[in-house]
Amino acid sequence: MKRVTLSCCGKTAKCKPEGKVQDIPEQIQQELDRLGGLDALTERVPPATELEEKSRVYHALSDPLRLSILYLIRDQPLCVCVINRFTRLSGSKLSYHLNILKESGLIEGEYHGNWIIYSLTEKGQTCLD
Amino acid sequence: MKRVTLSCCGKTAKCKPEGKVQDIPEQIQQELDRLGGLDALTERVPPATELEEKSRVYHALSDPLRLSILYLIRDQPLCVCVINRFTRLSGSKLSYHLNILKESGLIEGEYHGNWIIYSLTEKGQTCLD
DNA sequence: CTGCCATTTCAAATTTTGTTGAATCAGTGT
DNA sequence: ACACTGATTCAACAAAATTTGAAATGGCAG
Repeated sequence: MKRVTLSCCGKTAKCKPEGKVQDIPEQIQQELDRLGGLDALTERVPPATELEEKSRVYHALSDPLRLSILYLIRDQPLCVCVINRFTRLSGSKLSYHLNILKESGLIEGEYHGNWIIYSLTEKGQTCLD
Repeated sequence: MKRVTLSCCGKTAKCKPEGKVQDIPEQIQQELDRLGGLDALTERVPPATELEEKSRVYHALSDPLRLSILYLIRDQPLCVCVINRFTRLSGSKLSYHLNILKESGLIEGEYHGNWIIYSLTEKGQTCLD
């Protein structure tokens, strides 16, 4: 495959990266040009704050235990004690995971008498669809 | 709020958990009964293998860097060197993250001459919608 | 107020993830 | 075969997430 030497960021010398400049395949280069060149790559990617928010939610979802909690309370809000009839964890461990789900906006908890009853938020709902 | 003592798993004594049995709020108990009792909780939750698979994908998505790579190659497959024009990471670091995306089935890479060109899989596509 | 119960919070120990730089692998051209 | 280039792999290290058990909190009933 043919190779093409491309100066950094569409400019000539100034913003050269550390070390030597790598070549890129001609085929990619052409398509890249067609779509606006190297500079346009930035536009394909959402802003950092948005990526961070997204990744925080995905992180909350990235544990089988936490996923099972979400499914558990999907049909019916449940107090911690009932959730734990199913999961059989230590109290503090369960609390830790509930907190991660709460922080990421997927569930919310409300005191009812002595118990805290957790339910899915709208955001949490849509994540399970 | 009224409290109700519920034996474990709908049975009487046998499968009693460690320590003493906790009470649960009456309101929750009634709704729980209506939906099949404690035993039915299991049915609300997908099997472990499915949860693990899901969580593996979510884990891959749980990093802003990895998300930005996905967006970067959404419109056009790119070789590692071009991805790195954007991300400015060390080679091995980028490779590490690409591998996580590959392992979770979100992207795939193919040698073209000297370069490996990465593209979104169908699974990867749908994750960005 | 006192005691109790469900749940959370905290700090220390442990495990998992991510980073670094050197070494290696795979393809190309000589 | 050899040298060169793009990319991955490896092992050591650093950083972050999770687990654990003890102690604290908030609400309730007497």
